[in-house]
Amino acid sequence: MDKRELIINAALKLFADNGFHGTATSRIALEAGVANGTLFQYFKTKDELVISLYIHLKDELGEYITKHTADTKDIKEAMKSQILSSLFWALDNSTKFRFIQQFHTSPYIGQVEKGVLHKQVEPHLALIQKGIKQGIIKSLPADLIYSLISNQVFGLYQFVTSKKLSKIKQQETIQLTFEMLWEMISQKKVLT
Amino acid sequence: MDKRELIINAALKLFADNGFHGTATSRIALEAGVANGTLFQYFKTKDELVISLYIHLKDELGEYITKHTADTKDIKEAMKSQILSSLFWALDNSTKFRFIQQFHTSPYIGQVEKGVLHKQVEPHLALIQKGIKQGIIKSLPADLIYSLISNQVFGLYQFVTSKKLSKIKQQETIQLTFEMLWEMISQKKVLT
DNA sequence: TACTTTTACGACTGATTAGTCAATCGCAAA
DNA sequence: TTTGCGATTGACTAATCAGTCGTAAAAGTA
Repeated sequence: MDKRELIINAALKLFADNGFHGTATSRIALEAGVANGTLFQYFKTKDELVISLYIHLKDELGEYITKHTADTKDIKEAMKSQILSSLFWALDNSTKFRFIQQFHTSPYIGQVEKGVLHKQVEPHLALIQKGIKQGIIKSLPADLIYSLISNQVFGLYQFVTSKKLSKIKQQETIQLTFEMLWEMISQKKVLT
Repeated sequence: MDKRELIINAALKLFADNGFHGTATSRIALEAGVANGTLFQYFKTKDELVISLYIHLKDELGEYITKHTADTKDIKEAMKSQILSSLFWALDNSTKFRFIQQFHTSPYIGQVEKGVLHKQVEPHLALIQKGIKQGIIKSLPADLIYSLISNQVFGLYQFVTSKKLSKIKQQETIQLTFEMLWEMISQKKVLT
């Protein structure tokens, strides 16, 4: 494994457990098994490490979702696989997900370029827009719906991890909660 | 204003803007207009300051909700006023709310006594339980529903503050989103 | 006033921090 | 074998950190 990756892995774990400022660069280097100075060869500053780690993880999550999204014309099915795969990724990568959550509510978020942020949510917004145009999803601002969905994922993650549910119970809860979410955002058909 | 309050106000602002570890105690003292040592007369350690500030703010929010909750037997109305008043408090006290959000996803949360945490959510869980017993709210774990609701509040707060909506538009969005939430968690009556 | 107690001060300390840099290493090309 | 060079090292620094403590002002008491 190359040094850059060693540093990233060590940083991720320590940041998630102790917070950004609560983690010294020297401890990251120690955990990674590299010298102090090596860290600063790969990342000019600590801030750059934190921020590029965030972008890296979001990209990873994005790729995972894309890969596991059913290739279907059915908006509900597409959205379901996007949401469920986010959750499975989060449950399988709890350290990474905890890092993202922490970063997201931290002042660091303001240091990420708007363009990068936008590029990452764009595919999700596009799907919502499509659903709205087809009259399947409620006619509301797409980013409001996106915000509600992603926070629903956070909430469900919170619940599932705080209780120690069996895999089966977990699955059931996730499925059920998606149906509830869909009920909330979908446009009810008017009977004619 | 007494020194303790001056320290708390300064700490709140700096923590919300720069994070917990990103804020030096010396800067808090400076901003509060008290001496370095004075801070440690009121709070034994920095951690104690952070944690008691969190508990203090959650209590404040709790009191606000209680005060502004309609005294009604109608579960939906009661829940609506609880949720809307949380949101209004958050919008009127964005620094405090941002602090709470940050704390909530930080490793500090593990340092808060379970009992304190439980006491603060208990009234909300009780209302949900009541709704479930009356067959008004879906028969699911109360803390799952609570988690979904509070994250919905976070999401809506996020949306409303990122867009610069007029007060009227804000109100409309909040009302509408509550109705969607209610649609999601309420038990549909079976027609007979 | 004279005494005690409480509150506040800010210089100070030892530890820790992010980041630097001159020296060294490993290795490929000559 | 020798030379050249990017990658790596870890001792080092200047700054900053949380927390202490002796002193002094302020407040309370009689």
